[in-house]
Parts: sequence; C-alpha cells; structure tokens
Amino acid sequence: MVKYVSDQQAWEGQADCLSCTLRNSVLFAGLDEKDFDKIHQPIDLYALPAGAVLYRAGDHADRMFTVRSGILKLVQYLPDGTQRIVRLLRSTDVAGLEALLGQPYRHDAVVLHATEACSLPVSVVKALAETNPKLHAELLRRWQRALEEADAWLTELSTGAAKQRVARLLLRLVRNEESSECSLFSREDMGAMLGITTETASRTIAEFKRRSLLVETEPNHFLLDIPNLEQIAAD
Amino acid sequence: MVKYVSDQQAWEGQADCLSCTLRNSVLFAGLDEKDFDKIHQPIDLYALPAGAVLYRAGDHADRMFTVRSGILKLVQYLPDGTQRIVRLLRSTDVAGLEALLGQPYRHDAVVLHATEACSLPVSVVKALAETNPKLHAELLRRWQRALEEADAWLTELSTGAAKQRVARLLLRLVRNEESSECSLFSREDMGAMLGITTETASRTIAEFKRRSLLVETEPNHFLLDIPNLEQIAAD
DNA sequence: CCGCGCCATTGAGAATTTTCAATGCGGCTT
DNA sequence: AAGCCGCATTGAAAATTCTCAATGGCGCGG
Repeated sequence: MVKYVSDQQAWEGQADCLSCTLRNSVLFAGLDEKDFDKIHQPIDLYALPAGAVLYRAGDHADRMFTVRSGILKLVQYLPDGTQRIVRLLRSTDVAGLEALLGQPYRHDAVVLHATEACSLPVSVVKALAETNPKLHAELLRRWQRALEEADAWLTELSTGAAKQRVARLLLRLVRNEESSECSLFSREDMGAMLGITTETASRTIAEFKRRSLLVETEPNHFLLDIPNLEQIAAD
Repeated sequence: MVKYVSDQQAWEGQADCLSCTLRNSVLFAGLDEKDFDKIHQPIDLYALPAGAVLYRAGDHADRMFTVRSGILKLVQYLPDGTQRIVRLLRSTDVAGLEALLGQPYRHDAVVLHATEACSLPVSVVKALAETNPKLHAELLRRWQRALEEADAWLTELSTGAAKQRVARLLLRLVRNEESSECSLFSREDMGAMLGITTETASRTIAEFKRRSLLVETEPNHFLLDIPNLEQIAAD
C-alpha cells in the first residue's frame, strides 16, 4: 500500500528545530536561534510507514527532507522498466538536494523501514543558506557525501560475485552500530541494490543462514558473523 | 609510462581565462573581468598524454581541474586491489571538487585520451565563490552533475547483461557528438567501467565488430550503428 | 475458519560470465 | 633484424547467475 507524504495520517505536527534531538548532526546544525526566527514556513514532521512515497522522479521539487529515523531507498528506472536502487538514506541524511537547483526530483524516494522525516521547504533552506555560511558549507558536505555513497555503491555493491556483494551490503548496514544486529529488506529490494536477481539474493541469504553467518532473531532480523562476512566480502 | 602533472613537460603556460574558448560552459562562466583581476595565483594549463596522472586518491587536494579536451577516468580501488572506474570526465567537466571541502582526493584521476586541463588553486576558487553568487551556484550544479553521472553509471553501466552494458557505454560515448564516431579505451578499462572482465569486454566488442555494429576506421576508432546498438541496450 | 495473495525458498536446466591458457599482432628496444 | 612486451583475441571448461516453475509459510479479509 502506497501512502504519499501529503496523506494526513502521516503528519505528526510541526518540528521544533531548536529542541531537535538530532540538532548537532542534521543539516541545520550550524543555525542559531536568530536563524530559526527567520523561518516563516512550517517545517513539518512526518511518520511514514514502509512503502510510503516521499516523492517521485520527475515531480516538481519544492522541498527537501531530513531523515530522523528509519531507512529510505532512492530508486531509478531503466527505459525497460527495470528498477535500480542507487542509494539508501538513513538518520541525518538529506533527501532531495536537487530541489535547491530548481530541478525536479531525480529518483523515487520510498520508505523501506518506518521513517520519521522533516520536510524543509526549499525557499526556507535557500534563504537561510544565503545568510548563513555554516549551513552553506553543510550543504556542500551533503552533496559530497551523496557522491561518496554513490561511488561506494559502484565499487562495493556492484562489483564482484553475488556473495561478496551481499556480504558487503550486510556489513554496510551494521557499520556504526554497536551491535551486529541488522534488519533486512525484501529480497527483491536487495537484488535491486546489488544488480542481481531476486532469486540470487534469496539463495545467497539462505546460504548465509545455513552457514550460520546470519542468525535470524525475528523475521528478517539478523545477527551477523562479522569476521566471516568480512572474509567473504574481501574474497 | 606515468607522468605527474608536476612534470614540467606537461606545462603549457598560464591560462588566459578571459579569452578562454570554453568561457561560456566552464566553471568560471559567471565571472567577469573584475573577478579575474582578483586572481593572484596562476591558473596553469597542462597538456597531458594518455596515462598521465592528475592526482591520486588520498593526495592532499589543493587544486581543482577543468578539463578542456580529452578524457580522464576517476578510479577507485577495492581492498583486494580490484579497480573500478566510477566516472569519466570530458570537456568542461571539473575534477577534484572535494578539494573545496578540504578533503583529500577520493580517486585516482588518470588520462585516457590526451587531455588539456586548467589547474585551479582551491584558494582562488574559494575566494571567488564567496563573492560571486554565479560561481557559487555553478559549483552546486557541478556537484549535482557528478551525482547524476554516478547514478547513471549504476543504472546504465552496472545493470543487465554484458552486451547491454557495452552497448550503453558506446552510446554514451557518442551522445552529443555530431557523428557516430567514437574512440575507445583498452578492454581492461572498459571492463573496469562496466564491472565485467577484460575478456568479456573484448569478446563483446569483437562480436559487435563481426556483426557490423561497429566499424573500425582506425585502430580502436569506430563508427557505430546507433539504432541497432540502442536495440541491444534496451534489451 | 478458509481462501487468497505476497513473498521467500528451492530446483533444474539454460545462458552467461569467469578463469586459465594460448595465439598473434604491432611497436619498441637492443 | 631479432626479441620482447603489451594488448586484443580466442578457446574450452568451470563456475556463476539467470530463468522459469513450483512449493510452502504467513497474514489478512471475507
């Protein structure tokens, strides 16, 4: 079931940026109280279930989104309809940077794990960026981070055998986590991330489970054997 | 044979930006005479043969480069030493944007087809960008363009069968060209661009030649049968 | 409670790609 | 002129991945 952001059920109220718990790591990290006073359009907060669509490729882009929690996929399509997931967005990431350039969105942005996101009107970000050099520098860093992610997907997730790609994806998902816990996606989505078929993704995960490289604690929720997965990822 | 940019033989003198023939399409497009007067460090022009290295991943990044002609590859490495080409840079493209953020270069930048490039000291670009909003906006557009390229490599060049990928690469190389002429790279480089082996790249090109989808006019220089290649690329 | 639909899993054969080797063709050095 | 080196090409078998199909579990709506 697909829900658009405009769906009222998703709306959770207006964000209070000043007391935001992610204040220090988020796009607006460099702003102070005076800056926030300049914001005259509401910054809405949404709670979005898996499957919800933040925006679609080609849509007129009038806002950007800061992800507070959860996971989103950015999807692109080939002429023949094949879909390719080109990036994942997680806590503190920004979706829809292209809005700043007046371009339409370039991907479908779809929720994979239930997500909380703030909606930032482009006009607000533009206005603040013009007067606040910190925000401005932060925007550049965001662009660069997106680029690094894209490059990493090419080198790590689109190169080598299926087993290596799956192992690298798993490791990437737990990186920076204290535990080795990891909650996966549908096999179809995993395939679209790795440039392999759904069946190959399924077979690989199933094999990892049989080899105890993955232990399923709840449905689609796993503990990873990191050292051995690293071995596979490396070759 | 590898030549670094510092190699004196490559140096062709200082660039005269004001009378640059690419003036309107290049990073500095929005600058006027007054802006150029503010440039106190030389903008050097280099002529680089195939194989020359503009910079290496990890190098301290103190300048950016505008490509005037030729083709460069941006290369990243996997832990096991496998190389992956993540982007190609051509006329009017900018290499080394990460220098603006004070980060080291993230790729090796290596010349594939003899290249002319201008070397822009980061300090110059930074200073100009602070006072000139046009340059500033242009920088954002460059970042976005790099991101679009990276996404396109994922969806077009790292998805589907080898034949499709090769066909898409060929078409991409002649796009925006008046003729269907196209000068290729070593099979090894093509493999590294497409995530396939050197042999598969070679076999595919050889097959295309036998099928007259490619006609070799000079060594490694081809005329393309665009409609039929598009057919293959689509499926 | 039943039936249906979605999704993960698995099987089996076909197709593709990789791997390992060998060959041949310039161009360049000695 | 001979030998060498780098590179494209090709062969053949092995390995991987895809395709097409079937099965089974699970949740949800009727």
